[in-house]
Amino acid sequence: MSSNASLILNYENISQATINRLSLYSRLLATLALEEVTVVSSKELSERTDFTATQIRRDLAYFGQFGKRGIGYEVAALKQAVDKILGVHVPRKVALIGVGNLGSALLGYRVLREHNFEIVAAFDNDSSKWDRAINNVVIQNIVELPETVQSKQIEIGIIAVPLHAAQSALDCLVAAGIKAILNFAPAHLTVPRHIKLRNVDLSIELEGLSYFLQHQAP
Amino acid sequence: MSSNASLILNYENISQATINRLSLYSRLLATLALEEVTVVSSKELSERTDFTATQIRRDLAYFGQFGKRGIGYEVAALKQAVDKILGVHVPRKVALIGVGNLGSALLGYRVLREHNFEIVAAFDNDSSKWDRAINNVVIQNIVELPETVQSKQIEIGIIAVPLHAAQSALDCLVAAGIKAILNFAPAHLTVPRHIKLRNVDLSIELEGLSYFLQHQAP
DNA sequence: GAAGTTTTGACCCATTTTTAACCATTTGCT
DNA sequence: AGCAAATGGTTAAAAATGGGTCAAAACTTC
Repeated sequence: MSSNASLILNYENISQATINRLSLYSRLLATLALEEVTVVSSKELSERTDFTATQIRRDLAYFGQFGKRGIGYEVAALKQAVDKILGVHVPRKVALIGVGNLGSALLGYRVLREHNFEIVAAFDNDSSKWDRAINNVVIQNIVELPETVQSKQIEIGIIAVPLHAAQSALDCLVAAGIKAILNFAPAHLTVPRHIKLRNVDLSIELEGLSYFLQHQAP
Repeated sequence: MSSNASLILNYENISQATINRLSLYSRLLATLALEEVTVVSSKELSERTDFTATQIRRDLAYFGQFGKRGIGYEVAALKQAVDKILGVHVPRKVALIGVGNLGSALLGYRVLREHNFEIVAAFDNDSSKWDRAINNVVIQNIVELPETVQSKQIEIGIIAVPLHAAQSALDCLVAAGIKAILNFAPAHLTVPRHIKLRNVDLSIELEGLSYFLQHQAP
């Protein structure tokens, strides 16, 4: 016994790719639970994803031992464990900056709530939008952001403003104490260390498709 | 002379990460052009991105020689070259499947057109939406997809339908001859080889932020 | 209860991607 | 005209990532 646990688990050393795959594992496990599958092997998991069984086991092994040799993984327990690793076992409150086309859509986007994220406040620069509500979320003046973040215990910010306002929106979020930000503006924002920024950039994705069409499509 | 060009350029061997960076270079070069900068060095480019000068030079070198030693890169020419590599020098026509919250937002999303992508057709299963127009795009029955793809020379499909309809939407697009697909549904879709699929998955992004909050935030 | 089967988890290797060091070339200044 | 400074491109090394192999473990079957 007392194997040396190979390396001390340092959550910062886990690659982004691994984290992303964990999300997919969680999702797949939810599906399996609905199918009333109780135990699953890494091989079966691999057959329902693009990943090899080896890689799945490796990803999980970073965080502990969840399976039983000869058996596989207990679906419910593994899902619970993965969700806890991802920190999605507790709900996360989200503030939305920018209630235009995209922002409005996000307010009505069910997937967020289904994954335990809830937009509890929305902000916009356009005063004509203030005090209106979309999906029971009242649009506020951005100056109220810090106070609202405090009172509602908001942890995540979503930036859905036009390009030219993105950096300023980010700065506001940071000033309000937000540590994790999802940005939809097609901009390369500068962000202080210790703040986590993720970008969702449609034009990059589409340009990747364009590259493929230009050079690989038959 | 006649350096051996190191390796024959095979566009399929370029990594996704490189392509994504090229998109960012193109965007940055556009900004520089607006600032009336005419020549830029890799060092200057690196100072305005998160990438090292070496990496930028390397990314560009995959595709040819665009700079002048001792000088740098001519902004306009490099932008043109990068755009051609990405295939964004020609407009790309897009079909949208699913005109719900997110789909409607995409129809009004300026960024797409600004980057030379145009949604020229939209489809939905809900017959009550047919024949209505959003941003001058008429919503059609999905059965009209193949014909419309042909007549309008559509190259890219966007899937913005709920989870349960995503795979079927993808199959429709493939059957209609679409080679490049952007999927917003939080699903791991199966796709024939030689079809390019990219996923934009908000829950994965948010869960990545959640992981950070859980384990790294102070 | 012992052999056999299955499957995890740890270790190791291959591949890819990034970073660093070096060389070549151009411009501008003395 | 020559020399120094600056910069791109190339080659090599390093790091990160992904995949393969095998012993230990747990269950099943005879």
